[in-house]
Amino acid sequence: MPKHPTIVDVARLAGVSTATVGRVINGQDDIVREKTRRRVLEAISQLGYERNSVAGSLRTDRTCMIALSIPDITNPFWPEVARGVQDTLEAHDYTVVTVNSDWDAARELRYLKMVRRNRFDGLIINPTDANLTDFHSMGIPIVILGSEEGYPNYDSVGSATTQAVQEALEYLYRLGHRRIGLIAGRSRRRRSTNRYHPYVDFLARKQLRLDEALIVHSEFSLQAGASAMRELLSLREPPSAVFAANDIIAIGAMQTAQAMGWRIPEQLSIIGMDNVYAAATTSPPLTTIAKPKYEIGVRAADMLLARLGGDDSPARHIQLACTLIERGSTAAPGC
Amino acid sequence: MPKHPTIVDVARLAGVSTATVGRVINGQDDIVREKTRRRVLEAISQLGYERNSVAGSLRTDRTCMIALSIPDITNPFWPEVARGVQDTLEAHDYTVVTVNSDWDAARELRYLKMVRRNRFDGLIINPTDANLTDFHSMGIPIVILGSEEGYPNYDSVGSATTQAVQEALEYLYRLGHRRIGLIAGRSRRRRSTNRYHPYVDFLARKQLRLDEALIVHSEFSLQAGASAMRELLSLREPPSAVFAANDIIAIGAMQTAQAMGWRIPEQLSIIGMDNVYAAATTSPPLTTIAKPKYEIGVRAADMLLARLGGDDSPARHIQLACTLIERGSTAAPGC
DNA sequence: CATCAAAATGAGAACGTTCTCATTGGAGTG
DNA sequence: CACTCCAATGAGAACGTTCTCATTTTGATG
Repeated sequence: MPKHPTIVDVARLAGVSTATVGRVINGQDDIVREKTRRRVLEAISQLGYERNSVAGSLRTDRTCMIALSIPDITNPFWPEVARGVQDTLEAHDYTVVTVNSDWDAARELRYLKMVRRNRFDGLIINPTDANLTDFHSMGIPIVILGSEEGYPNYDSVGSATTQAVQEALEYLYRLGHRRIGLIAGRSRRRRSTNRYHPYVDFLARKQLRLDEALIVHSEFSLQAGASAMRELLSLREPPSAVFAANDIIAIGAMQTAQAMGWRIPEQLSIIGMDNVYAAATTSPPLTTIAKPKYEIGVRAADMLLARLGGDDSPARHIQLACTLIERGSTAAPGC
Repeated sequence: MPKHPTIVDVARLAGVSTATVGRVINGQDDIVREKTRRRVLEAISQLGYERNSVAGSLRTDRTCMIALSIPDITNPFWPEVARGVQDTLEAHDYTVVTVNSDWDAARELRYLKMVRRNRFDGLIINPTDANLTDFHSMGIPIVILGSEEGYPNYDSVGSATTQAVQEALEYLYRLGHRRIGLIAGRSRRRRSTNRYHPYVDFLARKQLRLDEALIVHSEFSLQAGASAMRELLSLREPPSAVFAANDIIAIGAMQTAQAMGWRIPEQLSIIGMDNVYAAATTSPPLTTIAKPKYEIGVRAADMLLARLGGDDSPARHIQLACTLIERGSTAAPGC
């Protein structure tokens, strides 16, 4: 493979200086004669010249590359978020490097170092453990995916989880359910209050008695959801409906209830959250609260683009509304 | 944010030349005195110096970055492949940029240009339309994901689809099915022969009559699978089992059969291919042929690493074996 | 023609690292 | 001590682009 032609080669062939070639390839047409410009473009075409971004980046201290750090691309929630980020940033000629933290702090820190070493222009991150000091040392714009808790001075985009929980519970209440179980998630970063408190508030508002036995804390997996459901269905007075912290938990819970002989939704209603692909393909299909995954990605990328463009206004925190998706896993009790 | 310290700063503080600093940070400990090395490391620590990969890349003509081009990260098949590539290459200090071709030739070409412009070291690609000329002009090692057809001189990794089809059909045959429908996919790149020919060969081997009405060609979506199943079930003599080109088609087909009142698997058995996440969460769970997605990614990355390491042996084509995953969508006919 | 001002172009330093070849330092030997 | 040899270190060019400031060219005017 022959060496790539450089602007020195182009300049020689076109009979101009490298500064003039630079002006042409960077679109400074207002200060280059049309005749000169044409000579340069002809030389570029003849040589098959293509700009070397590495060299440009060294000079300008801009790589036009950003990193997206998510927990795991194989988790069904994240591909759409990633896709929103990629589409938006690529449309502005940025290149996106996607990395997987696996909820591991040391791994995340290694990625932060990689971002610094490569002089990436920005970072979009669903943090595992990174703290303010880590972020400050990056010296680049950062946008948080998810809750802004702990990062008040950084832009963040998440979903309006409190509103979503209320909506799910209100839906079940309107169907007639009064004894509603909660399979709450266990977040690495937070005390798992984002579904618990809205649940408690809801009960208070409807003047329903809080029964702590109806609340089970669970990891975010099929198996953990299954285990939590077994616990709920072993109660002296099982719930007539269950709201699960996400679809994966809900699917595991639903499959277990069915395996135990419970008819869904006639005997027991189930609602999840996220609207991952598999939620639509269960039987019955899962009623769920859809998080706007792609939109979260798009908005995060928009915010980062604003920062990269020089915006230094105070940090913004966006909570995108979720949508109730009625499918077949919910019905009035005793249907 | 203050300017990043450079090796010039380190050299000054340590009282050595930049060449010595370079030797230390690149691990050439055999030719640097321990005393000198310690002075350099102390200066590095004091200044918080971190290597600038951009500058190093310009000098060495190696970026330690590679691109992975897949059709769409939100398609449930691809995240695991991507994960296999990422894990393997990152373990060797490469950074992976994942891009989505969306089966669009112009888009793919734009990404190839991006790879060249950024001087990436290699490319792993499930091609949409890229041809040999496009690949040759990249001047870097390339590994094909999927069939090697059309790219005999490039390394490739795919799954042994012929063996997989035979295995699925053999399984249905052993269950007692004699009238087996085929919902064949429609590939952009190939004549969709990779499931059709093994199907025909299988029938010949079992001395079963070939009935072309039992073969429907379909796009790779839920809706297309649904439509194909309606066609098969409208036959005068419907099949007792259906083999679908992938899980998404199979799920759409199964849901449609159920909606039409067919009991799965008692009246109709269904097998898919891929073992995507949703296949395990349908009801009944889908019997499928699992493609080793993560392993495909790992092997592709291994091959690329070998090329990056100087291996110039003839191209290799690997077809990884698939695995039958028995779940609840298949049974003996008339069960 | 000469002069002036604005537009067009050129020269070369800068970016931060790596590498090659020259130079220096240190140890061993007579 | 002087000499030799090898290891350790240094000087500076190279990589390919961008940008700043100097120089040249061009067109208008008197």
